[in-house]
Order: sequence, then structure tokens, then C-alpha cells
Amino acid sequence: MTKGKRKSERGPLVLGIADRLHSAAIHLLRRVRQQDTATGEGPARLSALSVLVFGGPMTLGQLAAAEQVKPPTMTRIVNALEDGGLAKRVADTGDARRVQIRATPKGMLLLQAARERRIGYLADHLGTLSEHERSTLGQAVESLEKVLRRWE
Amino acid sequence: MTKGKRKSERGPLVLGIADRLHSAAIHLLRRVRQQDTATGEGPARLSALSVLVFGGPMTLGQLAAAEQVKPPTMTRIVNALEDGGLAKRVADTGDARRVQIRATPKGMLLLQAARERRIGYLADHLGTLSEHERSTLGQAVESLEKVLRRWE
DNA sequence: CTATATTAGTTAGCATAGCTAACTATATCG
DNA sequence: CGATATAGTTAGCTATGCTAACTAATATAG
Repeated sequence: MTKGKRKSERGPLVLGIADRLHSAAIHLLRRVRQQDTATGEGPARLSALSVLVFGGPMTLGQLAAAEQVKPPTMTRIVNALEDGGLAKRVADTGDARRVQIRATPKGMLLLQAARERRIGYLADHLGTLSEHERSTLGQAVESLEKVLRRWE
Repeated sequence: MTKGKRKSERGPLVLGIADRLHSAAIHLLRRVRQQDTATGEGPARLSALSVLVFGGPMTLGQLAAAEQVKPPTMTRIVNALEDGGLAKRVADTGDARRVQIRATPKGMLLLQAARERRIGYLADHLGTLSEHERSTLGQAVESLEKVLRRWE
């Protein structure tokens, strides 16, 4: 062995994997997002609605933080969701400054459909892989989830 | 075995992997993109510049297709890149309707730096995985590349 | 307990990035 | 040559991001 240091550094192998993972993630999401045109809603609205549906009701500020967006941006997204009957503002009991945002049944249904389209489309393509490749991919996704949990 | 059909379908296992891969890809890219603020350029410009730098000069229409965007959108992105000295339009010899777009040395340098920031940031976090996990991830990325090549 | 400071959200106004429709200029084809 | 097709641009709309400045409500200092 010519190289001493072996763990937790930015070696060429890790850089190569990072590079290719990055590129693959970009192209996968670009493909999958094409399915969303069927919803008639833009990406920011769908993403915020997804957080509401799967994370439950939360304040506008929490939603903005979850979407890594500033509050004024989220105000407008929530306005649009409310206009479309997909979410509603509910007064917070105890702190009148806060506004709870919750998905409506219509919003939940729309998101469910959008999600099934996206995930089903991706699954159809992953289905062309062998059983072994899918198993390896499953393990890799677990590693990625671990990386994300550790991220900050 | 209670289930007969085993290959190339949308079973619950594949759906689960698709779901988690989809989510992981979204969150990974959201993290990595934070690094781009250092460039002072927006995401559409950086992405188009990346295609130019790594794919070489091409016409505006080809660039629009590569970015899955309509020509008028790409016209404005190229205008902005040109204003910033990051790319330039070159007349196409042989067909005066076409315009070749090429990255300038300044554009190449800017993109190189942005890329190193993004990939390095991601690699640093992948570096917290074990050697075995990284190896599995590398194989999984190969599978994803295969899926993408087959996609359409 | 009032006066001040902090916090949550909104409003206003700007920039970027997407679209379609309509236009210009050039090529191609009958 | 004239009709048609193709490549880009222009104009104008929508969506989504930002900062600065505002309002309302809560928390805190004296």
C-alpha cells in the first residue's frame, strides 16, 4: 500500500462517485418532474403541498424553512394553494401571530395522485434493473439517507 | 413463495426504493445547490454553462433541448451569459440561421470553480460512509446511469 | 405595568426563469 | 421563383426567488 490515509477524506474515488451521483440525481429528477405537468400546479406549490401532506400542519415559517425559502416567498405560495383550494390558513390558538397551514382533502388527493405518477414512473424504469441491482440500489439509498441525516 | 411474477414490474419493493431514491435525490441536490450562491449566477445560467463547458460549443436550439427548455428561454439565458462574459455567440459557417454558443475562458473557470465546490461538498459528506458503503453506492450509481441511458 | 425589543407574517417592488404567440431571416423544395 | 420549413428573437404573461419596510402580537426590562 502506497497510501496511508484511508478513511473519511476527499479522495479521487469519492470525488468520482460524488460527481456521477450528482449528475444522475439531476437527470433522474428532470425526467420525473415531467410527470407533474398533469397536475396543473407549479413545482414550488407541489413541493410545499407535499411537505404539508406528509409532515402535517405547520406554521408558515416552518413551511418556509422546510422548503429553504424566505417567508415572503412562502406567503405567496400559500396564497396560491389557498386560492386553488389545496390548503388553508388556520388561526393558531395561543399565539395570534402564527398561522397554521394545513392541506385540504382536495390538496391531499391532488398530491397523492401527483406522487403516484412520479414514483410509479421512476419505479417502472428501475424495474428494468436486475433483482441484484435493485437490491444494491436499496442499500445505497439507505446510505444516502444516513448521509442526509448527518448532513447538519 | 406466494407470489409468482418476479421480474420487471412495479412491485411494492421497487415502489419503495423509487420513493426513497426520489426523496434522497431531492434533498441531496437541495443541499448541494446552496454552494452555488458563491458564483453570483442563477441556476439556469449555471446549468446551461455546464452543458457548454462539458458538451462543447453547440447551437442555441441544441442547448435549449439539452436543458429541456424552449428556445426563447434559452435566448435570454445566453444573453445573460454573454453580458457576463461567460459565453459568446459565434456565427455558424454554412447556415446563417444558426448561432453557435461557446463558453469563454472566464465561463470555463467560473464553472470549474462552481463544480468543484458542489462536488467537493457532496464528496465530503459521502466521505463519512464506510469503504463498503461507498463501494455499494458506486455500483448503485452505475445502475442509475444504465437506467438513464435506457430511459428514452 | 408600561416601554421597548423581538418575532411572525404580509406587502411592495425587483430579478430570474419558464411559457406561448408572433415576427424576421435564412434554407429548402416543388 | 414562390411556398414552406427551420432557427432565433421579441413581446408579454406567469411563477418563484429575493430584500426592505411595514403591521400586529408577544416577550422582556425597568
